[in-house]
Amino acid sequence: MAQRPTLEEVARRAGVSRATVSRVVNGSTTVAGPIQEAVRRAVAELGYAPNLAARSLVTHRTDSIALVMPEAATRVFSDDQVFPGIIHGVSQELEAADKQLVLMLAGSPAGHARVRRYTTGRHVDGVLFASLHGADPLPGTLAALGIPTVCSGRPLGEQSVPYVDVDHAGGVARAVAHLIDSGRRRIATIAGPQDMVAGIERLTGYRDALAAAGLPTLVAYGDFTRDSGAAAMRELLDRRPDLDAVFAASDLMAHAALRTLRDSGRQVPQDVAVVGFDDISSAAYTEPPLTTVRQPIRQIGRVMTRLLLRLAAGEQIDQATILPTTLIPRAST
Amino acid sequence: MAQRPTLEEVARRAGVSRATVSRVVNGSTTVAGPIQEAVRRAVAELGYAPNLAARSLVTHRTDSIALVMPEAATRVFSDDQVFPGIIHGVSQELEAADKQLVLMLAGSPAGHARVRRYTTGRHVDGVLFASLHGADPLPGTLAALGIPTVCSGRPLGEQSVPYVDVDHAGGVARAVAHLIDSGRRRIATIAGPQDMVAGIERLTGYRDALAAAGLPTLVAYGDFTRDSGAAAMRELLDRRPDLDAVFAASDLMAHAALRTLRDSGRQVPQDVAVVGFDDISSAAYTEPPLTTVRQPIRQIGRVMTRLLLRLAAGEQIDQATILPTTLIPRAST
DNA sequence: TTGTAAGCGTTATCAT
DNA sequence: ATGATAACGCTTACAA
Repeated sequence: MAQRPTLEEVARRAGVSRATVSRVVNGSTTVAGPIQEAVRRAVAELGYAPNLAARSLVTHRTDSIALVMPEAATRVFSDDQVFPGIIHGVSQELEAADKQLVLMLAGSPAGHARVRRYTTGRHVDGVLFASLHGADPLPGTLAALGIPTVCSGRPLGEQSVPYVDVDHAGGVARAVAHLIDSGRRRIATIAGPQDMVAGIERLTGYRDALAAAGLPTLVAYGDFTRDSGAAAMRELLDRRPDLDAVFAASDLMAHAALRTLRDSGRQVPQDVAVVGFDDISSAAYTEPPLTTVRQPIRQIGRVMTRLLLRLAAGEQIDQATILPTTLIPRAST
Repeated sequence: MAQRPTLEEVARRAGVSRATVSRVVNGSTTVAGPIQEAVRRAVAELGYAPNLAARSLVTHRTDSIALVMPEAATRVFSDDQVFPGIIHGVSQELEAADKQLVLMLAGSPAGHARVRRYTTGRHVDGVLFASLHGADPLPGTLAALGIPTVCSGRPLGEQSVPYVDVDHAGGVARAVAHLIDSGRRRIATIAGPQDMVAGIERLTGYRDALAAAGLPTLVAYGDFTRDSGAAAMRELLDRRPDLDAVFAASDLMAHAALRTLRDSGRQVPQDVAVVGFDDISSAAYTEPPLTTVRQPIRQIGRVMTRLLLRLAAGEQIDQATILPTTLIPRAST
């Protein structure tokens, strides 16, 4: 296996200087036709491909963007579709900008350290965070280093990093209003993890909405997964067998609640109404189909990416961008 | 925002040479204690992080591995879980090796070109392909360039690139045998796309199994998605209203078939038995729970990764690695 | 329009 | 054990 050819060798073969080859490779227009032709031929014959490390060492650009998911792979690729949706949106937008997506999972401390090394090592032109746990200082650190950074979800703690989030409170308020309108009065919630802003804000939304209506609250906690939803639902039924509605902070938990309710002999929606949050694609396929609060997940990814690219281009961007949520009524209420 | 500090500046601050700082940063043991200490302090004070491009320019390593999915993001992040499962497995194994995962979606021609540029540009130490369409020449090209490459699924065409695949034929044979054993005789299939090896082999498996049993075949085509499965199921019912079993080449298509059958007034499994392929996590949650052929998806990712790392380390590896499939009987048969 | 040459920030090979 | 110094492969003033 021959050594990979360099600019030098292409130049020699084409009978020109390295600089000229570089110009042709990078599409400069100031090179004479026949020379361009000769260079291209040499490139093709040698199978030349530029060494990206060498290039970015001088240009200070890498044309790639990191999307960091501070989660174990198990969480990211549950059938939750939230992370995939964000990835999808990001990748669409990056595709349009002809930039490369570098996906980094950072569930473990080692992963977190690796991400830090990679991003601070100038290996990417910017960093996107999809979800944050607790008050992770990394986004703030990167931003302080001058590395363009955008988060999904308001970062907890002191950091002032631009972010994109959805209107959690508004969505929950509409869901609860919908339940109240249909006569429900004993409305429980299966809350999400309280170290994540989505979990926190949805629970706050529930509390505020019930308080405004003068109704009592009933809370059990899950971590957005199906298993945790089933456990929480069982707990709620134990504590309050006569509850007549449940708002789950994720569709996955709502789905498990549906099944748990049925297993307990209750009818949905006759005995208990169920509302989820997310509107993942299988929500329309549950039994019965799930009423839920839709959040425009893919849109989050797209908006984050556009903001990041503008930031990287030196533009000023808003500190917060909030996207709307919508109630999607189906048969579970 | 000050310019990022370089080795040089750290060296000056610590009162040593660049070489010494490099040694400390890279964990060399041949540096005296007090000097190490001084260097570390300078690194911390300056917030120094090595420039990865400069490093890989000389080391010829990047400590990152590309996972290429020649698919549109829509396909990759459907709720299919196959790609996510592979990503998951790969990322687990890469985590153990402390290497960075670079995920590349290459659904469009532009994406494909970007991937080619990136991988041939020595931006990664090796390349994993998760699924291939048609006889994509890229894996062969990379392998010929001496870039460690491993595919998931046997590459079509002339290429001799090492790959990992599952025993499609064996799994399908067991599924069909299971149907025949339970008295089914008019067994249709919803086949996958015929430009992908998984689609091809599962259909071949079905044909072989039915031929061996002396039963007639009935085939409709989908592309592994739910929508295509619903359409294919309707077509099958039109053509053969009295069919008594369906083998779908993916769980998503099987799920849609379940629903389509019910909508047509048929009972599953009384009137029609349904078997899927994949065993995605929601297969246990369909109505009724889906009998399916489990393929060890995450394992595919792990095995591919281990092979790639060995290849990158200069070891010899097998051309083909085939993982077993298992029939998971549930209520749909 | 083309070529020359000076870096870019590391690591690695030598001496010392 | 530490320090010069030469690469690594590319882009980009600047000169011609």
